[in-house]
Amino acid sequence: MSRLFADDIVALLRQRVETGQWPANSRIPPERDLAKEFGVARNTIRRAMSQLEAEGTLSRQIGRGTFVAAANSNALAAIIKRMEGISPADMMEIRQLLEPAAAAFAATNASVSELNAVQEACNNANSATDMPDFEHWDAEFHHRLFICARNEFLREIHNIMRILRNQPLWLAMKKRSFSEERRQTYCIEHQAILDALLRRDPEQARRAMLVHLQTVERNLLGRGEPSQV
Amino acid sequence: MSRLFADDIVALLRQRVETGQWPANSRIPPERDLAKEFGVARNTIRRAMSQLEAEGTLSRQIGRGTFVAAANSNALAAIIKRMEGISPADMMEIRQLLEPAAAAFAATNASVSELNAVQEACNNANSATDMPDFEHWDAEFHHRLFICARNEFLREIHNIMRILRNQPLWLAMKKRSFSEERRQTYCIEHQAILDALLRRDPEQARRAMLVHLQTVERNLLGRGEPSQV
DNA sequence: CTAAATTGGTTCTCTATTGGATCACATTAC
DNA sequence: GTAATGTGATCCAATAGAGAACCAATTTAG
Repeated sequence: MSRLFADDIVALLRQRVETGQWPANSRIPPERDLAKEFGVARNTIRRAMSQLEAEGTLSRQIGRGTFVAAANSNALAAIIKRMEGISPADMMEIRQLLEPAAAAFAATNASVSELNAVQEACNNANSATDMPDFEHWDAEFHHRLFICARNEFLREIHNIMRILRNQPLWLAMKKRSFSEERRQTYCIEHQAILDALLRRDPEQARRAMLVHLQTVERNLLGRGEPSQV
Repeated sequence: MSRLFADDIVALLRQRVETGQWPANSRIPPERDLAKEFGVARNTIRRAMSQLEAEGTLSRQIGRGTFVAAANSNALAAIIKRMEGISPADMMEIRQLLEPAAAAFAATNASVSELNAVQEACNNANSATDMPDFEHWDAEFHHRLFICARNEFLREIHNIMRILRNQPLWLAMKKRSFSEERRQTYCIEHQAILDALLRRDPEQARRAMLVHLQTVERNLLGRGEPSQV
């Protein structure tokens, strides 16, 4: 087996916390004892613990010992980890809940300069020639629309979706489903959303966004119709 | 059989990343090992890896190894940190988007044992005598309902909301707005949601949940009606 | 109250592993 | 034949782990 023991130690220690073997707020054994127990150098234990301390799982105090932190930060770290494994289908389902609503909010809440930013992204996506360039302005279009919605929580949820969609698995999927014909469809649908925003029409914006997301889902997950190639 | 060239190696390595054989953030075998495995020279592996590194699929670190570039966990952690500062109004707005939909999903997707778990939480909330106890089973009721919805992403978003609602500011707010009369109202509304789930009626579940959340919002944010001091 | 023991914090050297860079040579494609 | 590409080898640079020594804060024994 390869080296990089510290990462293994991190996993082992985290497991003991998560299984309740080391309850919240309890003191865990001294670094020197753990080093002996795992058969590694104290340095390695320390590196592992530093990582767990950074992510909030442990808290260390000179002279006193190392303690299992309260559940909060622990849970957040676990959520992040679980989110990286979410299926595209699950995410598309939630996008179809949130983004039409975001579009409706945007129609009423957006400032003129925010709408201009959306328009700019839309135009850049229209004139993009290669796929990465289009990808970027497409993402930017949706992101700027979420900013228009003026709901911080909604915006941050979209930030999460944006990061997850940039993972290799997603990129491969998007690349597979991309075609010039589809790009043009997306541009037309973007324009319809933008028009509704500019007319300040929440219901139309919601509908246009839903239509767009259904197209994206069909193309991405291959539901409903046979695709080209 | 044809020889393997750098471009073939690129395709093979990319496939391993995209299929999840090499998960995000994991360390891949050393160049020397891969060279042996594919039966090519280390330089060939290196050329392939350089390409994957340039396109962002891999990240290499001298002395450590080569890693699958993944969703930036730091960025996700930063998002959650920003989320800690969002306003209750913003969150209630999104809850009213997500939870009615979750209730509708739950009506169709839940297993009987999952529904039993919801019922148990509902009963425990009904018979709770003090506020912390009710708080706990109220949260549990909503959480178990999200599990019924069978959408991982939705469930994790709710986990985040749950953690945020346990922060001191929120707790003070909930405490201020709590009364025995309101507790009873919540219990009746919970029961209505549960009944709709048991009848497998998505539309009724959606409506019942929306009614409940509007009550909660009115009580929590003091909208629409004057509240006690 | 004081001194000793405990425990985390820091720094050092040594060794093994691993990616980075370069070279001469062989093979293949045109 | 020439150019491009892969092979095999060598050396360099960065990093992690082992092991040890010492410091600083806290707790405990007396």
